[in-house]
Amino acid sequence: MSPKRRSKARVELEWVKPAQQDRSRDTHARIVAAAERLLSRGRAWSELTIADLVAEANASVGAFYNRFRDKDALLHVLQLELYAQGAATAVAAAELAASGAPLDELVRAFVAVAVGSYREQRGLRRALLVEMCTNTVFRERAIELSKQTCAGLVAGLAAHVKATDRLATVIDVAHRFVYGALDQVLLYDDQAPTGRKIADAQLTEELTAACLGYLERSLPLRGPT
Amino acid sequence: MSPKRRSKARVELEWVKPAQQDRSRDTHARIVAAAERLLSRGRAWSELTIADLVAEANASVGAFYNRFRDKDALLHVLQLELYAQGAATAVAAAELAASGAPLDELVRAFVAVAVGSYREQRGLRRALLVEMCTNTVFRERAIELSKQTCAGLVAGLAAHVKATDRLATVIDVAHRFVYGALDQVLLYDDQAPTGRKIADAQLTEELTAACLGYLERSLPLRGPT
DNA sequence: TGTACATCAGTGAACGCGCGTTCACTGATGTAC
DNA sequence: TGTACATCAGTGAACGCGCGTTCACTGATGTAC
Repeated sequence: MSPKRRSKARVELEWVKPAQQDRSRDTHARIVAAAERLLSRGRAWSELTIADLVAEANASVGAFYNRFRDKDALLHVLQLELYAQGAATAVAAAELAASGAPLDELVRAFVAVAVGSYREQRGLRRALLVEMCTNTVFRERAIELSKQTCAGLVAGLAAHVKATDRLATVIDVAHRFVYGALDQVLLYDDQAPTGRKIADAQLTEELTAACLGYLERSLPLRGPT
Repeated sequence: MSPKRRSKARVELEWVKPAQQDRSRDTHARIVAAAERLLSRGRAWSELTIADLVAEANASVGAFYNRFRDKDALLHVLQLELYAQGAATAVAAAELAASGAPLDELVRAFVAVAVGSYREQRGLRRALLVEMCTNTVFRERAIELSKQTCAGLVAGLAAHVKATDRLATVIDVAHRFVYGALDQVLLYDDQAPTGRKIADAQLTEELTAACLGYLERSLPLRGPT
């Protein structure tokens, strides 16, 4: 608990009122869960009204505003929660990368984590994607997480390349196209019946191959892949 | 003109009233140009009011509704215009691919076209990206264009591979990650001062390398790359 | 060339709907003595 | 254990603002004779 203390407190002061009773903690939790549920049904954030939300959460309009500063505050909270997990997995990925496993396993593990995390909370991810197009705060938080992830990867993979001068650029581009491809899947594969759907496992293999092929072509690697 | 006749007429009936005089054609053009200008300043479609729009276009609210069925109609028109160019370049790309140039040149040319087309009309592209998250019609139009592009690439590149059974999948994934990466650049690189900007030329090289590396790893190719 | 009339196009104030937010009130929980 | 009071939390009708859309009117262009 203590490592989170400071950021958690800031979140509360900025967007949510700290709860004093279990009752209100419960309301908070129900509203968060309701939002995730509604977003997962494919609705955009702007199409989600407070009235809908509190109906789904078995709460009232006033209860909502008692907990959250305004409508946006809730989406901020949702993003921060999602990204807290993301940051944790970024750290884990970096540690894995430093463990000395062969490169192809590392890349596969990293891509698998990315694909898996996109499988969860697709609705929220889509809503955030939209919001980032417009809102600087949401976008900058995403950029911050990307930076952390890339930095972890650079550190972890440094042992596998002979010259590290291009490593940061290559990781950056690879990161972009992996997450970009996932965004595309997020947007286009969901409701549209196009017959182009790719299973997660195959998508992971294909993106892993793309990353490895790109790395081989662009960097002087140590050892076989 | 005759090859476009039918679709143009459908567009007009559905979203715009056919103009009878030069005056109204002019108004139409001014409104379209104003929308592109405002979007290119980073504003989202939902943040763009009719009042703003007609002020920028030197027109009036009534003039707008005289030409366009409603606000959405304008965005439909903008997407259709953008995609008409896209479809044309898809055809051109397929022809180039069939011309027998070496694979790496083909891929580089294709990526360069994609990167270049994203350089133009970034505002409109971003607005459409948002809209696609929500609106099925916008999304399906995008999927249709992707399919055409992929089909052209498959046909054009078939001569370069020894076995074509996986070609469609590989092209599909490559297409996704190229355009996904471009979407990422579109979203994140623009206003955020992160120092991660990559010049178009380098981005083209990196994505070309990624595509070629992926193709080499995943397909039995003919000849050197 | 001129006149009358019809259609096309532009104008902008006014309308109205949707939805985020407020607020006066009721009820629940905690605390002091 | 009971009572009085303070604070926390929930309720939902009412408010009000923003913005898309309409509509009655004016002006411009085209056409018939």
